[in-house]
Amino acid sequence: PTVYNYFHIGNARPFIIFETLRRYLEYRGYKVNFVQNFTDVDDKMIRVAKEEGITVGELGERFIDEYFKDANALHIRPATVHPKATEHIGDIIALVKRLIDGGHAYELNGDVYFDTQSFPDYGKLSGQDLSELNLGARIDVNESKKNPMDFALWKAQKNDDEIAWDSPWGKGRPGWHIECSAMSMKYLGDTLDIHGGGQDLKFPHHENEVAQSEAATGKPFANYWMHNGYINIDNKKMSKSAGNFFTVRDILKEFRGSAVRLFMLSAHYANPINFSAELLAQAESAYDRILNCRENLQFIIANPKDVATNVQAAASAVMEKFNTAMDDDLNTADAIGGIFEYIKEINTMFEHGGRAEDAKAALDALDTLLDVLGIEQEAEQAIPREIVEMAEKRQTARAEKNWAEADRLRDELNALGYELKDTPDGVKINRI
RNA sequence: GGCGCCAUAGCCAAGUGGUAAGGCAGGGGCCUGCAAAGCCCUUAUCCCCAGUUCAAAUCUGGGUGGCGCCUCCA
Repeated sequence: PTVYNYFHIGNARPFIIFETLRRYLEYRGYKVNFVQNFTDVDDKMIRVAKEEGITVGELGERFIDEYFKDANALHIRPATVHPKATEHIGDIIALVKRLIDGGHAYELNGDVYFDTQSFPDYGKLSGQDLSELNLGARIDVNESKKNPMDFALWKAQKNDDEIAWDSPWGKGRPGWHIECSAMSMKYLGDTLDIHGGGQDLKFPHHENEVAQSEAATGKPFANYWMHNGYINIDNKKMSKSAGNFFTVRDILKEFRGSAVRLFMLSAHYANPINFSAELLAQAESAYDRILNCRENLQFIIANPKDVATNVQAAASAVMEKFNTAMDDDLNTADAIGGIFEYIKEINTMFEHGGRAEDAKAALDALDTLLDVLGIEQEAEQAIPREIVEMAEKRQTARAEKNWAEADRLRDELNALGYELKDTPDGVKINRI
């Protein structure tokens, strides 16, 4: 993340997807070294800090904090390492120097550029043919560079009050692409197993990372690339610059974190998905179905009956289906489909109750898989004693067939935020 | 201009050669004092055309429609 603002739901997609990948790999017994870096100095950081009248450092600190708050609400666990660009200036300078010494970069008035001509494979990741690119499509070409495709590794300080570090090329700051190469190679070695990121970064950002890193080390930079699709609003890419974005902070005021995750993971990570309140509402309903199943199982654990069930077969079937789907390029949508099939099976199996140990086994299997997806029951609070007492009074009224009084109490509990469900084995009380 | 992605039921979405998972919404039923939850039944031939094949949503070609990237946007 570039930490100059709250992150939006489009930014959240890779966070959730790659964190889910990490969870899955760990669940399958891998030890994962997961690195997610913060870009805490760049043009936008500098601009926003100036607008707010604070330093770039203060801005970064603030939104790194905010990042972790929202991430936590989405059940995104911290990575193994969260390096910050500003804390790795030395590593970045060393890498730039190495590229200059190797003949892959050159200095120009305090700036340092990567020499794309020196790296014949430039374009291999994104399938671009350099001669066919529409140069200057978005940004004016700097005419003094050796080649228009050359990109900045180090940017000279423009004004005295602009944040800068000393370097062999004078005061300046790192370019965006080189930060990522320097930090990922520092914590993951010359060749990473998997590199994730948004499709919009494939060219030029990931392409440049490959060029810088491979030019420096002569080794492959990443064995696998995973590019997530965008989140669209009305079929148009969500972006801060376009202004058509929703922050996670705002979305979480209305929707639960697990529902947001369910929404994200219900489609394959590489496909574009649309975002709308209606679609999140659908995910909320689906999430409720999961919670109802859990709740029913918990009720059976507390109120068991000697009814035979075949949990073992269902549990191993769903585990196998889940793993197969996830092994196939992280097909979370198919995996979730399997979970819902399991839920139906369990619901049917326990329709008339069951043994506590069976319900426990069924619940454990479900929770194991939900945990891999980061779909967790949001924190639950105990039902207050007076609420339980009111529910008991209602049960008495029901036993006396005093339906008016029973319904009155139910309405009252409803108004207090509690929902009742009558079953042959007792009443369930839930917060709404 | 170059590179790439997408098109499956009212909505969302898996499935990439053997005759369409799952979720949401809707309709009917069972259960319930009434509800809620749950269960059962019910709603598609996969954008169009042509081709390959015993067999195609799935492969090939051609269309149509939509989206993205082409120097710091996940």
